[in-house]
Parts: sequence; structure tokens; C-alpha cells
Amino acid sequence: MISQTAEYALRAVACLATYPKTSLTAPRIASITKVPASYLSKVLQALGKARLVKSQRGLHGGFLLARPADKISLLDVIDAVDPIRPITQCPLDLETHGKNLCPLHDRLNDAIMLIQKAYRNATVGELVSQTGKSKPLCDMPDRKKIS
Amino acid sequence: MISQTAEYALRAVACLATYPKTSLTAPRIASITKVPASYLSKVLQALGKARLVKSQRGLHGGFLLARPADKISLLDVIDAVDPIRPITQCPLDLETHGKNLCPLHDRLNDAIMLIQKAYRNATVGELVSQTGKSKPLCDMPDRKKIS
DNA sequence: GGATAAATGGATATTTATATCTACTTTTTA
DNA sequence: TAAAAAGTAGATATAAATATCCATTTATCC
Repeated sequence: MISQTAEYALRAVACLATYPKTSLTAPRIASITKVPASYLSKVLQALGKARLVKSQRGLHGGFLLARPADKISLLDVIDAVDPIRPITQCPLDLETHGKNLCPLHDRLNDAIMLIQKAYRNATVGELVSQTGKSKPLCDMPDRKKIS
Repeated sequence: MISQTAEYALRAVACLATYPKTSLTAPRIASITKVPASYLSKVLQALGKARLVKSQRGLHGGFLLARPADKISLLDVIDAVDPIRPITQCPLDLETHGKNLCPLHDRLNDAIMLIQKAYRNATVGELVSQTGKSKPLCDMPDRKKIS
């Protein structure tokens, strides 16, 4: 339902949210989230351009969330790397129904908007806050072990 | 949100539903739905294996829906070519959380199930029945023009 | 039965997404 | 200010999805 790239982006952001205010290097994030390191750099750059993460070069540099985790929705992250776009016109682009979507694409678009809404209403903060019966987030090491 | 292949499959089925009981050849369906003809044959074969369409070889052969359009859900069609699968285990496959999904994949899975439900509750029949404000289905020719 | 029309199946080509590698620039700190 | 750590960017490789081609089989009509 989401691309591999989007999945990686979400893992990375979840990882950063787990260690807030802690600058993590790309290789560090890669090893924690089990994402190919060289690919992750690209993903992190995309997240940077979307202003979701801040990067710091040089010794002791790394990545940080650009704003609190509960102000970042899953949709923000997904859209940064692989946008979910509503269907705005029939892909068969026929003159006869101009701007209108045919019933088929209307339904498909409904589904897309449903998904958008679901991702928009879920924040990265929720993922790491572990309320109630939530399970451990992808086996990350404890904060104390990392810093 | 769905693959190109799934989109093609839906167009083909919608097309067949528009001309019920009429055997349409693959090239005919291709031209109506604007799907590459040689690719569509493969898609139609997949639909055949899933028992959604029946095929007839030879002169005056072609394809037909295997059952009434209102007994075919969009999910049936999508699953025939490109199944939507719930997440059953964390893709990082870590021992620590066994069968449990972490909060991230829990959310992603919620979205997948939401989509499944939406597609399961929409039938191909609905698409072509044009109730109320529905718009023309992808500019198909009138029935009288085709047979 | 022969000619024609149509689906089927296999091999192959093309495109896109995913992943890797390497050289380069920036920043920190000793 | 030099060395090391880290992000940046571009070129390239690999894998997967999409698309095409062609030979074969099946059915229908005359």
C-alpha cells in the first residue's frame, strides 16, 4: 500500500522520535531500522527537504526531528518521499467527461482519500508513546543504551 | 494506491459489465479501455484464472463476466492481479515482538484493512448502474453501437 | 477439411523503483 | 589549521513491474 521508500522514511522518523533531541547519524539510523544505509541517506535528504528533519554536518552531526513527533503525521512523512495524490482527472483523459471522474475513478479516489485521512490523523508521536497495549516499536535499543 | 495492472483489470471488468452477455475480444476491450492490447491479454488471463471472467476461443470468441457484475467486488478484481495483503508480521522480523506488530506496522495495517473493506463493499455492478449523479463510465460506446 | 479469428503461453524488451558506490563538501574539535 | 566525522550529490547497478512480440492451440464458419 505504501512504497518501500515510504516505509523506510517512516522507520527513520519513528527512530528519531524514539530518541528525541538526540542527533543520530545516518548509518546509526540505518542499523537500528534495518534499512540499507546508502539508500537511507537519500531518504533522509528527502525528509530534510520536506523540513521534517534537520541535519547537522561535521563531527557529532546527524539527524534530528525538525519539530515535535506529535506534530508530524504519517502522511507528512509519506508525502515527503512518495506523495499520495488524489485522482484529479480520469486517466483515460477523454473529453466527454472533462473534469468529472467516472464512477470507477470516483471509487478509487474515495479509497485514496480514506487512506490520506487515516495517515493524516496518525502522528509519529503516537507511535512511540506506547499507550496501552501497544507493542515495542521495532526493537529499538533503550535510550540509555544509545546516548 | 493500486498498481497499473489492477487499474487495467478494473477497467476491463467495468467494460465487460457495461455490455453484459456480450462476448468482447481482448483487442476490443483494449481499445475501449485504452489499455495496451498485448498487456491486457495477460491481465484477462489472470482474471480468467480467478474465475471472474470466462473466455471463449475461436471465431466470435472473447470474454464475458463469469457472474453478475453486482456479485463482483472491486477487491475481487484487484486481488486477482495484485493482491492486497494485510501485514502479518513486522518486516524487520525481530524475535522480540514475535507475532505482534509494532505500532508503526499496526497503523499501516489498519490502513490496508480500511482499503480492503472499501473495495470489498464496492461492486462492479454499482459502477455501471449510474445511479444519481454518477458520471459516464470512461466514455464507452453505447450498447447499440457495439453489438 | 481449409481458412479465419480468437485466446494462450513463452520469451523478450523497456521502464521505473530500489539500491549501491564513489568523490566531494561542510563542520567540528583537538 | 589539519584531521576526522558526517552529510551531499552524481553516476551507476540491480530488481521488479510493465509492456511487447511471436508461435501455438482452439474454435467457428463456409
